[in-house]
Formats: sequence, C-alpha cells, structure tokens
Amino acid sequence: MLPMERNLESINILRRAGLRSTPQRLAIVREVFSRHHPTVAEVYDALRREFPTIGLATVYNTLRTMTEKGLVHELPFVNATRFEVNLTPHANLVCTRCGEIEDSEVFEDGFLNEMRQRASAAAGFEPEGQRIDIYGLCRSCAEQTANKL
Amino acid sequence: MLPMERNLESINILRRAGLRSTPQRLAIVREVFSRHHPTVAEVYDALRREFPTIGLATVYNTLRTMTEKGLVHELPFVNATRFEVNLTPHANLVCTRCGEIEDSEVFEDGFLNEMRQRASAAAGFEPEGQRIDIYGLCRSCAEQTANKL
DNA sequence: TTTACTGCAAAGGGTTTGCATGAGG
DNA sequence: CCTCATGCAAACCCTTTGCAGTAAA
Repeated sequence: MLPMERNLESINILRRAGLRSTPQRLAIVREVFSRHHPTVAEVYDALRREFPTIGLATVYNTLRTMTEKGLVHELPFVNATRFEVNLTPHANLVCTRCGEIEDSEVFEDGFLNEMRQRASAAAGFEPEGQRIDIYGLCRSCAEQTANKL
Repeated sequence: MLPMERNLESINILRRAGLRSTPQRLAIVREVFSRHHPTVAEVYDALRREFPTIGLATVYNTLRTMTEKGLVHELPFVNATRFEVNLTPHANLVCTRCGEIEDSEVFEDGFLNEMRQRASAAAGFEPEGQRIDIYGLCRSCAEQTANKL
C-alpha cells in the first residue's frame, strides 16, 4: 500500500469510528495496523522519531478509545498488554522461548463454530468472540532446540 | 473433602513442589484450589480473617512461586491477573456482562489435539499448552437480556 | 543450624487523570 | 466557535524488592 493510500485509509478508519483525524492519531493508526501485536510502548517508541513531543498518555488514550470503538482488541499477556489488530477469528501461536506471536488461521471450515456450539450447548452460553493462544516453540526455536540434542 | 484431608493434600502439593509448609502457605493453597480463577486480592482478603497480619507480599510471592513450579497458571485479564487452577485442557467461558468465568470441558475427544495439529502443520509450531477464552453472555445474563426485548 | 519464609515498608513499572493549551470540524 | 485532542505532570494502582526477624526441616 502506498503511503498516501494508507493515510486515506487511516482517516476513514477514524472517521467511521467517530474520531477526529489529528496527525498523531493518523500516525498511531498507521503504526498499530502495520504491526502484529503491538504494545503501547512499541507504538510510542516508533512514533517519537516522527513526533518528538508526542505524549505517552496520548498513545494510551488513543488506544483505549480505539479499543472502545472496536477497532482493536486488548490482549493482556503476562509481561505486557498487547493489541490485537487482526479481528478475523484466528489463534495466536505464542513462542515461550523467543516471545514471537504468529497468527494461525486454522478455522476456515467451521472449526471455530463447532467449538462455540459446544460451549453453547453445554452451558447455555451465547458466544460473541474468543481468544485462542497456543503456547509452545516456534519453528526456529524448535529447530535450535533439536540441534542441541 | 474433609478439612483434615484437604490439609494433608495441601502439604503434599507443597512438598512435591519442593516448598516448605508454613501455616500461611497451607491456607493460600487451600484457598486458591477452592476457588475457580482467583486473583491475588481475593485470596488475600479471604485469608485476612484467619491471619490478620498476613502480608499482601506473601500472597504475591507464594503465587509467583506456585506459578514457577507449575502448580497454577497465570491468566492475565484486562482488569486483573487471575490464576488458572484447573490444569486439564478446557475453555474458559467469560461473561462480558457479569464477569463470571466458567470452565467448559469441550475437548474430550481429541478436539484440542486437532487444533494443535493444525497449528503445528501450518507453521512448524510445537504446541505445549493453550489458553482458550470464549467471550459472550452466560446463561443467566443471556436470559435477562432476552426478557428485556 | 541452616535455609527459606514472613511481614512491613519502600521502590518500581505501567496506566490513568487533571488541566491548560491548541487544533479539528 | 465549540468541542475534542494533546502533552505534561501528578496521581494511582498493582507488583516486586530489601531487610530484619522468625520458623521449618
């Protein structure tokens, strides 16, 4: 995507959510959606080069607002709160060694629906969304571990 | 389970993990395993009647140690860090209205294994464990909502 | 007797809030 | 113009750490 297109898209994202398009917000939106599971600190650090005076509170406030508007989902981890940008149903493959988080789209064929239906049938629960983390070793960490044996 | 049996079980749990059995720890273990997804604050508040001088740091330290020894799992939520006591594979049904968290054992027949295998096949990932939260309305909140329509 | 645990207080880190200034619609 | 967003600083949790006293093994 060209920078200009991305900028227009960011404006539309904000407008649809009923938010004003300030230069800081456009940059935050661009930065958040160009990353996989960013933290506030990561977004803040990335933007300080472009906006040396940007406040950490601005990033916090904007991400809270974006969460309230449903643009992203909050994803609390043990060491940091991350933000889920990919709102299509998927699992997060979380490497317990290097910390990498990879999206896994394993639900193409109604797999997720079956899980929801089971939960629903068993407990009278009405599912709206889900968080699925699979913890283990990513490919490269698994290979490194195997080589040491 | 009778109180005496529970006490003996708590001692064994601590011993197997290589931890000393102090009166405070026995009470923490009892309290943690008698709850579903306790927070540090909930355990602390429950124990202050029995141990008026117990320190909040003691509860924090003990739960951190228990996590390191694999007795419980840390489960960060947006508003609080909870602890997973049920280490058998299951989903947490999290009510977005009242906050209730219910365990759902929907994986009796290898459902979970299939999910793991898909992740593994697609990404070369070696799964070790998982966290599955399903967000929505619990039975009673769903019924209340339906009645208002 | 040695080592680990407790409890208190202080420090630390992440997140929110209050307020004056400034910019968007 | 009026409202909302920014940036700074202070306040606010929640959690960890340091340390002296104490109890477990």
